[in-house]
Amino acid sequence: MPPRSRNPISRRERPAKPALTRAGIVATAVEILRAEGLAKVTMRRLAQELDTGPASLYVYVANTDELHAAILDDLLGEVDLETAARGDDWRERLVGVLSSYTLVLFTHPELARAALVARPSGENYLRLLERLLALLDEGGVPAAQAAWGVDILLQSATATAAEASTRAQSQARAQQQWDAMTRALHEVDGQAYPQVHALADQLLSGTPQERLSWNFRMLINGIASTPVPQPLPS
Amino acid sequence: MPPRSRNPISRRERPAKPALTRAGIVATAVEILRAEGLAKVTMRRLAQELDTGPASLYVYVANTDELHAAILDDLLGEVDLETAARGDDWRERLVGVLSSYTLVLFTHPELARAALVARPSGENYLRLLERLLALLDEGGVPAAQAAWGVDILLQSATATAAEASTRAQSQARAQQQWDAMTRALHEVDGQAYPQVHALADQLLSGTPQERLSWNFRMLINGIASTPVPQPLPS
DNA sequence: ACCTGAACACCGTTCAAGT
DNA sequence: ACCTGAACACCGTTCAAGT
Repeated sequence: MPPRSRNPISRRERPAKPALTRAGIVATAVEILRAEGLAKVTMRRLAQELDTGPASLYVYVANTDELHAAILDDLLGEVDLETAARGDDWRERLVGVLSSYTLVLFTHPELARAALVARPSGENYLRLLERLLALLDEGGVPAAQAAWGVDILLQSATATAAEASTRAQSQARAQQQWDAMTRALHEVDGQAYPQVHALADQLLSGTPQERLSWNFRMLINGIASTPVPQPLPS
Repeated sequence: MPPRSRNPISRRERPAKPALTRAGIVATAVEILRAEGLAKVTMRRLAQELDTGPASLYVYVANTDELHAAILDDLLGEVDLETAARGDDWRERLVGVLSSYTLVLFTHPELARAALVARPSGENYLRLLERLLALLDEGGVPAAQAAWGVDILLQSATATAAEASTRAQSQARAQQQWDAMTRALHEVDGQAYPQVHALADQLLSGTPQERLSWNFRMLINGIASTPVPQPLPS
């Protein structure tokens, strides 16, 4: 048995309180995230978990947005950069990596929402960026197009995951919303909105997977075929 | 002079309290939005402005997310669906409408953030959808591709505006973030991240306008050239 | 049916004061 | 330099009770 506190009156028994560090704070935040979701990852709750006051956290973290970005950095370690299909076409491998990224964000859609505002810039994000650029390069996509395109690939995947965050909040509410949308589109006035009326079914068609896959392939085609404007020689 | 209250003791003098309606609530919300930003559009503040308690609002609005969607619907009335350039190529007109949509959202980037989660589905949103579909049709884009593509065009524009919401919060913080990103990309280890290292400049190049325009043209190219998967005959 | 006071259960951030 | 108690100024949502 390890020796307990020698002074049981001045210090109550509890697990040794570890020194605060940025890494420790982020690690605890990720724990709360996994156990209870992002909504519970608040400065106050985090402080409580770390056995201190919320003010103490501000020594290591600028604000809540920055905290969220740091959490995402951490989570991005789970993205599968290689994908099962090694021998496949570069496009399919690219879609694979992007799908993995999307799937990781789907486990915490509220975090995707945050990521649109405060982009991560840590190690795992860099690794992802590098991999995407390498695959675009392998496909012969001109570097300038790849550089601009990679941004949009990630933005699109992030936004898709963020859109799922209502659904995550309440299954019932999400169904309601979907029903309302379906009804609205089908009952649209064909005189005033002929296109919407005619395409109502197609606007709602496809499984999420089909649409996500089409989304990525469409983006890759667009990126590969759209030259970046020439900078004016100065 | 209009007659004042006949019973100054039982009812204090104040502008006649209008009956609560959903439209009235949304209109007041938009007023606060324009005057003080979305952060101030809270249920409590809105109730105060309407001279009632917050609980009363829940008769007309399901929750804060739904309120935000309704506000956006309203704001979408400002999107210019025709664009100056009438004679132009359909692509240029399409880019024009999308740019107008983006610009409207740029005036309230926090709302763009909300829009990713609770999509609007009101009159103004329908009008926008109709216009985008009509332009894609004019360009000979197959209907199925247009139907899936229009979603992504709007998503991309919305996400771009949402990304600006940090910047809106604090000019100084935004500059800091940009500097941090620039430094990170330029100081990246060329051995570990050869692509990122080589493309650092290009990843950061271009004005926001140039990138937005390229973004839309790239999406249009992708949408026009990527067939939707055939549904299996059932 | 519509409206509301009051309560429940929280927030982020700052700052002066301590160690 | 690092840490913190306490305060400031708020939140969304629910519910029992009124009209």
